[in-house]
Amino acid sequence: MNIREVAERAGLPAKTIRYYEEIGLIRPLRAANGYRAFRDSDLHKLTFLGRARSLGFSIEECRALLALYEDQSRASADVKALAERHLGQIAEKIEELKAMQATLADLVRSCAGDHRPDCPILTGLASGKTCCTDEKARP
Amino acid sequence: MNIREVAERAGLPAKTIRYYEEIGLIRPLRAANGYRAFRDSDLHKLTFLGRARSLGFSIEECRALLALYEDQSRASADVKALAERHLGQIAEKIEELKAMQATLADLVRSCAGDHRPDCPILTGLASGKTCCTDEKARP
DNA sequence: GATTGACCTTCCCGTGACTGGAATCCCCAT
DNA sequence: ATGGGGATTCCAGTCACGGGAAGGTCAATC
Repeated sequence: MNIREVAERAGLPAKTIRYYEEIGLIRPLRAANGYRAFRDSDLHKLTFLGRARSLGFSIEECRALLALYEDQSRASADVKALAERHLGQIAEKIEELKAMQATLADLVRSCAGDHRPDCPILTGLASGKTCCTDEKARP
Repeated sequence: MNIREVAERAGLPAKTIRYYEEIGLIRPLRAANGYRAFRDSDLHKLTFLGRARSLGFSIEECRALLALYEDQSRASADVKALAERHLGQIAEKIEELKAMQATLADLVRSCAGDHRPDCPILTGLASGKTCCTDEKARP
C-alpha cells in the first residue's frame, strides 16, 4: 500500500503518518523507488494509533500502548493502569474547565451587554480573585 | 518597578512578562540602564492578563479583551460577546472530554486487569469504532 | 577599589503534535 | 515528450511559553 491508501484507510493525514514514522511509532518498508510500502500490520498500528490519539492519549502514551499491543505476553493490568491514569488526567481537565466555566459564566451573567461601557467582566478580570483551582496542577 | 517585583505582584513568571512585551501586549518604559521600568498601569494590565489566561482565553482573545479594557468608550456588549464565544469553546471542550471519558471508562470497566494478556482495551482500540464526536471541531 | 552575589538584559533552542509549502523525483497515459 | 497526479525530503511555522548561556548592573561588604 502507498501512503495515500493507508491514510484513507486509517483515517489519518499522510503528513501525520510520515511524522509517526519519523518518531519511530511505525517502520514501514520501502519499495525500490523509495516509496513507503505499508503492510497490513502497519495499517493496523496506524488505526490503533488514530483511535488512541482520539481518546486523548499523548504520543508517548501511545508508544507505550503500542508496545503492549505488540507484546503477546503483556499483562492486561499494565494496560488498565495506563488507561486509568489517563482517565484521571481527563477528569482533571474536565474539572479545570468546569471551574473556568463557572467563573466566567458568573461574570457573563452579571454583564448587561448593552451599548454602555460599564462591564463587570472587565472589572472582574482586573480586580477579581484568581479564578478557581490552580490553573495547572503543581507537580 | 523592576520585573521581579511585577512578576511577584502579578503572579506571572518574569519570562512570561518579557514575552508579553515582545508580542506587544504591554509596553513598559525603560530605565537609563536598560532595565524595564513598570508603571502601575503595566502591573494592572499584567494582572488582568494573568486572570484572563487562567480563564482559558487565548493570547489573541486577551489582546482583544485588553483593547476593550483600555477603551473607555467600549460597549459592554462587545465584551460579553467575546466572553460568550469563549464560554462556548469551553463547553465544547468539556463535551469532547466527556465523550473520551465515557468511551475509555467503558473499555477500562471491561478489562480484567490481571496477569493475563487478554485485554479489551487493546482490542477495542485496534478494532473498535472511532471514539465519539469529532476529535477536533471542523472550522 | 575590588569583589561578591543578586539582579537584569538579549539571544537562541526546545517543547507537542502536527501542518503548510517548496523543490524535486517517479509513474503512467496520451 | 508531455502532462498530471502521485511520492519524497527538508524547512518553517504554530501556541505560549521555559531553560539556559553570555554578558551588563547594582548595592553592599571587605
